[in-house]
Amino acid sequence: MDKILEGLNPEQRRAVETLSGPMLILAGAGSGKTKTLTHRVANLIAHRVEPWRILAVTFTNKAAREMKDRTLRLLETLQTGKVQLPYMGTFHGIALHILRMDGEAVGLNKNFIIYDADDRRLLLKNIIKTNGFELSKSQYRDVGDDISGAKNQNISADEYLAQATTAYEQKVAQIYRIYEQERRQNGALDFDDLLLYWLRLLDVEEVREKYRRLFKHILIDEYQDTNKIQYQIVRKLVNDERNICVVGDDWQSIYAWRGADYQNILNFEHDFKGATVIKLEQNYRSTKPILDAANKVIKENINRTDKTIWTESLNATPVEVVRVYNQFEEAEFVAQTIAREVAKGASYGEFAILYRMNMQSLPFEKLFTQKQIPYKLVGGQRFYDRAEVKDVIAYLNLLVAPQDKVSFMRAVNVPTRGVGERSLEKYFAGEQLSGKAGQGMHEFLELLADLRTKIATSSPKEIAGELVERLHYLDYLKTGKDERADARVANVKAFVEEAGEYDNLEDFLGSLALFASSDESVGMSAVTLMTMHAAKGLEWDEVFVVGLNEGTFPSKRVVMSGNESDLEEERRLLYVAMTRARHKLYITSHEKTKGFDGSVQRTEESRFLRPLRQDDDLDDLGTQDFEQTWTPQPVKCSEIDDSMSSDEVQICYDDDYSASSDDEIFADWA
DNA sequence: AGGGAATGCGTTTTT
DNA sequence: CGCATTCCCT
Repeated sequence: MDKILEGLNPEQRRAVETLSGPMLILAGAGSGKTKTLTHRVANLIAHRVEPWRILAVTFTNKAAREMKDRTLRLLETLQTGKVQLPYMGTFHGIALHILRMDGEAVGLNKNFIIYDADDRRLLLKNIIKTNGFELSKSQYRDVGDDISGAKNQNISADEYLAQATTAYEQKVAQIYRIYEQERRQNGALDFDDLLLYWLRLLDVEEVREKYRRLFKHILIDEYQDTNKIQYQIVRKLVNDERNICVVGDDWQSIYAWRGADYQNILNFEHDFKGATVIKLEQNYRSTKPILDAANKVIKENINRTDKTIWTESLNATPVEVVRVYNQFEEAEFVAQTIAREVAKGASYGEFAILYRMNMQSLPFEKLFTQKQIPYKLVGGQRFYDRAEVKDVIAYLNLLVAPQDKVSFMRAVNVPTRGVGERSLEKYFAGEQLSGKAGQGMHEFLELLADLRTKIATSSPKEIAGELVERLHYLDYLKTGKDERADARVANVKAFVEEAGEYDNLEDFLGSLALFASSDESVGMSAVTLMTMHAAKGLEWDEVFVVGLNEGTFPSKRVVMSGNESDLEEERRLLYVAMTRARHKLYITSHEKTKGFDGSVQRTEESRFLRPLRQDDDLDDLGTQDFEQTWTPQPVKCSEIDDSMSSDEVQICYDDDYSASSDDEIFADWA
């Protein structure tokens, strides 16, 4: 018992000791949230709550894994014998599990497959094409997100149509309806459906009562990121004992664009009267300069709760705000700073570079490769999204869900079987195929039918292996003139190996779809490159937050729309990024950005940095000589600001420029 | 049907 | 630049 409370501060301790009734934990950045949660779970188990009666929900697989690991470790120090973990996972993962068990109550086939964003896009594309919807490029791009947005608010196609005002919205409503119809026919659920069907399942009384009886304690992490559906699920799941504990921080709400509503956390006390409210405000992660700077940034937001995040870690180096010439220099600055620290004994794994958009990783990747700085890129394309892997997945999907048209279209002509677009149309129209196409289709169907008989008796690895074998898929990949053929072959082999981790095909496919690119991990010590969104919940000794330019961060869309709440969300994102740093934080921006077309554009420093600068400094920095370039050695920073109230922020810029043309400056990385 | 060249366009963030 | 889509030729 003592061990469970060991090393906790009074607030954390109260959160761990108070086990019954609703509880709201407002946990500031770095305030020991995960520690508190894991200790609370351990305490519940110590109080004889059976682990399987505890439901713990997180937002990312990574967070779920961490909570599992840490809870497991803690439990192992407390008890002997086999340790059993609570029911832990992401909303989507838990939904999948529950729907596989009880989905039939809402008309789901047991063998449903899951569409990822890519599958959804293909189906939509097909619908738009065959039904002749006319959409502009940008509309075409937005349809998927708009439908997803509607689903996340529990708005059906009919309801969407009823409230549609523009011609575009009416089209979306129609596409939405057809999409739902075909998706159902294909035996698939998309990400949003996992939540929607879970909610519907909880409308079935017997099922709802079953789960309300089962889960005696519910814990929800990152509650500020719950959307409407998730909120409704939680409301339905909580039983009369009201043992619901939610943890979150409205300052770190960064998923409104995905339907998250941080009002959910602000309304908690209203929704669950008499809730115990605990505020964790002591930060154990970052130094004072970092926290002060982050606080200065977030204070600009009007729409937020008030709180005081503080730390005992006082003496430390100031935050550096650095303005350089262009993206290449920005990378150069980061690379040199890291190299210098590594020379002093730091390891690469202690550094992270955080940016707004995945695309911004490019200059860093190029330079790091050149300078042989080990790095791991997190995000962007997932392993399972590589074309060669997706093709194999399409086949496996077809074994489980023969009626899925999306996978069918994807797989039928890989490798080339003479079944092109025309033949496919004929086939779907029920016509007989002749010649090469007929032969090819026959082989294809034969193979599927044959492998399907083996699902019950063979492991996923055996099935995937046999599939690849019989397709002569690896040979097919090698015959192309693709210089990446070797990598593709390796990917397919790795994929087959991966299947060995599962003992049933449905589970394997389900987990593939829910796997995020940010879940891929690299063991070695390397600099981490990722988006600020992906960085939530993580921490490093030294963090570089890069690309603090108007139009990049805040993003172009937000700047153009001028939407105040979107702007505040971006500012919260910067707050999240800054508070990832333990000892040292660098924030960089660049004067000029090179576009795709080769044009070089002047970029203003992000408005978010204003509170970090003295008022009159802006002019100084805005009027530097842009025809000068940064000389890569040494990094020279001059402190402009010696009149600040504290020494938490050091404004740096480089005044060691030498003349050079834009072409030369960009030549290295273009 | 399918390869290859030409074109054109891109900028959020993710379970 | 790099990718995705389209067009044109075999």
